[in-house]
Amino acid sequence: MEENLVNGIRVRFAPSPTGNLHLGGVRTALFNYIFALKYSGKFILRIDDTDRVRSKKEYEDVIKDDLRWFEIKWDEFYRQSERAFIYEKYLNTLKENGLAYECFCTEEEILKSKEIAIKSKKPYIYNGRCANLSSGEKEKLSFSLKEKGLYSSIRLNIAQVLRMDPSFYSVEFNDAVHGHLSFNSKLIGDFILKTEDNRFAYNFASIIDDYDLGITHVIRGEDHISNTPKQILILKALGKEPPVFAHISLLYGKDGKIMSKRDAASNIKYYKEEGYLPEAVLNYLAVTGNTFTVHSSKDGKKEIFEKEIFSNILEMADLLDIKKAKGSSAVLNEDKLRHINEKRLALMPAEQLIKVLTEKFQAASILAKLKEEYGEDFYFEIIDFLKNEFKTVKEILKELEIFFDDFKINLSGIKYDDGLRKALLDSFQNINDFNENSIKNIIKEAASQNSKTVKECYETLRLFITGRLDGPSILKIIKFLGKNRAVKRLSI
RNA sequence: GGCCCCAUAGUCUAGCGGUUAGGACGUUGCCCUCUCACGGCAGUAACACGGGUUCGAAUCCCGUUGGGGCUGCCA
Repeated sequence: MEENLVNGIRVRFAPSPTGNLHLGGVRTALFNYIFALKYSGKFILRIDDTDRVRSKKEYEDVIKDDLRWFEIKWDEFYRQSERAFIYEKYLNTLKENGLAYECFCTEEEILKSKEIAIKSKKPYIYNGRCANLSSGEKEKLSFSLKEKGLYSSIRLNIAQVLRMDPSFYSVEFNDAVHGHLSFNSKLIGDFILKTEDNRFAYNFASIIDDYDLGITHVIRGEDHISNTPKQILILKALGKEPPVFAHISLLYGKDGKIMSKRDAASNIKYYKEEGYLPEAVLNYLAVTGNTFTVHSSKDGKKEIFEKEIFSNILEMADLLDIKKAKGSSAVLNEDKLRHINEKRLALMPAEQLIKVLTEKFQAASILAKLKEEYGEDFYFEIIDFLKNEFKTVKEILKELEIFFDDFKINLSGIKYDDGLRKALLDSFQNINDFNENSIKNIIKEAASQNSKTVKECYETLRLFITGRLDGPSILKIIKFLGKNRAVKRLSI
């Protein structure tokens, strides 16, 4: 693949706006995007909305918003619904050259002959009835179709294509991930280019666009493998050369079932709500069903290791090798996503995290409040502290609440040692130098003076400061809160 | 039914004829520790099955099984 990358690389992501973007779709978009990044190519977003009934503008908007959330930026944008004249043009050339023909068969007829074929254990191939009709017959069939309120469709004439170039008896191509693939075109049958309701069929519109838009590499899900020979045949009929194909594996849901646009856990919204960083999701998506290897040498010895956590998307792009993508499908593992999110969170500088929190998680107001109450220095320190303690931004945002004066602690029904509380309060009031060490010492003193364990002191303290018995270092939290807030919470 | 893709632990993977089958997530135990998490250490768990080829197979070939896709108009 590397050899022919001298000229401009052009890739595309072509979702249909018939539902929300799901993780599998994001993964396909991502591979295209980083492929373009790696080779300084163009990434094109094309909305495949040939299905006018199911396609909705709102879904197109959701797809765009989601891609923006992930910062997957497209260089060019197209809608298939606006490009029908182009498909029409190519279809006419096919017709003029006798490579496409009008078909008057009804669904009933097709289904029936398919059923017969299956029953007799023979491959179903369209019988080509309409390939060689006289104009009189056409008129007659057309008339009877119209009487039923139906229209004719257009098929590719494969026999004619083969006559043009007999080598295409076997359609072969080198898939960048699957290697050499070959299909017998005799078994494909004359397939539909334009439907009876006057729409361009997917296989036609898609490959015409890929050609017309100058796409050099088609990176898509492996569910399209069987469509590829058809698309190649269309191009061949037009005398054009096909792009390079790379069929990446599909991502399955946690239940091992194929991802559905209706499945909550495959919807991007879920990951936003759970507080996963967009780049962590991309990082996860990139390493599942795929391997990034780094070659290094230590003491003259060559070492290879698999890279799993990236610091940014450029690094991912740089290390991408589409040939390393697995041909087998992968199952979503949210624990691993969580793990990657945690790592990426820790790696991220506080300033950058603040930017992400503001832009991607609507946290602007709470951050502004924090900054105002704690001052610039503590503001960054607190964020820096929390990002190392939690796995998701949801958890961070939740923890942020304890830093504010209006944080309510509900201790009703919870047992605590009130004497110890008073003792701690007393000690706290008398601290002059308020820092981690002095707080630590005070706790020790309080423990010995009240014949309690240090652990009990910490627990009581934690309970009155945060309302919980677990969480990040209570010493650090108290340091950030400061003497006044700490005393106030102990004074309840 | 036909054609095609795929097959290493619960999950994601390394491996490309000779390895104690490596790593990651999870999980278990221990250490660290005010708790949770992090981190450190240790453990757990896999070549779907059956034939070949070969001195030798996770690795190459064939078959079976299983999962998936396409096959009339979803993309």
